[in-house]
Amino acid sequence: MLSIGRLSQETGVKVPTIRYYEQIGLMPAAERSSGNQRLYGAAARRRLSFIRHARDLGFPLEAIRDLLGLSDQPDQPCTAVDAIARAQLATIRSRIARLQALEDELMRMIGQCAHGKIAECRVIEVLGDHGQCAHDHHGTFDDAGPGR
Amino acid sequence: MLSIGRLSQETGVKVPTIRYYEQIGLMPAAERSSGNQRLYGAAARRRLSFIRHARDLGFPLEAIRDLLGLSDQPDQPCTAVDAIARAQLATIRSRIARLQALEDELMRMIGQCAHGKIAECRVIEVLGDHGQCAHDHHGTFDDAGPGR
DNA sequence: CCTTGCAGCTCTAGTCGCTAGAGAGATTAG
DNA sequence: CTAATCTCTCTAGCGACTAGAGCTGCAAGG
Repeated sequence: MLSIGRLSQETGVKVPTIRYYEQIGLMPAAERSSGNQRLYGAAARRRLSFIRHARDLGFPLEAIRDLLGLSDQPDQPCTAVDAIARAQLATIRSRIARLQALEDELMRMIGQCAHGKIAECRVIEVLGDHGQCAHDHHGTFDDAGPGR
Repeated sequence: MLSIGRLSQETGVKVPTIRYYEQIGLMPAAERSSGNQRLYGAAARRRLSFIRHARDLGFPLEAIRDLLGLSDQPDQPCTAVDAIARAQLATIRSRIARLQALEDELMRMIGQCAHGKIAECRVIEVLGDHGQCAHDHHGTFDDAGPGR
């Protein structure tokens, strides 16, 4: 049986994060030692590694909860799994597209700066006047990231 | 003088967000009508448009605070402005790179799925075993987005 | 003049996925 | 046995809002 610190080392998930996952029900409540410390077995380690990996791929915790639920039903067709993964791919792609538009605009803006005084700075000027922009980068979609 | 709702329409910033910006000191405290309602003039509208545009480009509020402070010192050289914009560009670029790595991995994973039963699903399997991945997509940097 | 209904007010709490800190108790190496 | 390190619970904070409760203001129609 592993202590929480050991599990943390083996999976790369920080100790408070493991406790947080337990708190929100993503990890089951751990067994406890006589002194009330959490103990983990192989199943818990597999589950946590799965979560870690899915988080690394940007899946939100709710999607991971669904994936974990599905992986416990090995006889079902994997349509739902596929759908979740495709949705995640679509999210990632739209974020990339949005960020590339921002990259373009920032490069244009920075390229025009003559490094003079702020009064003549193109960066400040462009920020103050959206009409000077090439694209409509108005929040067409959310580019919030999955954190971590 | 504009009401908060009118200002919201003209700038595309939602009413609660305007109040939030005032609360955190990004917008100055607005004048008030006799009935305690906020009133805005042209300067406030310009300032809010600037904020909106910078947010659209993904600048965090703290950077915007700095940019606003700098734009009030028109005689200074624009070195600091340039640095903030370049830092933002670097942030955007690293997010793009990370997201593209995730995109690759997701595509590979989804492409391998034979649409059979969950027991044989490659998606679930790959998520459970990081060894099956092409890249080290372990959180090398933060891909959190600027929201909105 | 009076109602109706939208707009605005303040304040609190929730979102996501953690992270940090306080102050206590458990375990382990020497 | 002691000292150092882990672990425990609990609360609060991050960024950038968003949602809701429960008020008041104000303009237009009858």
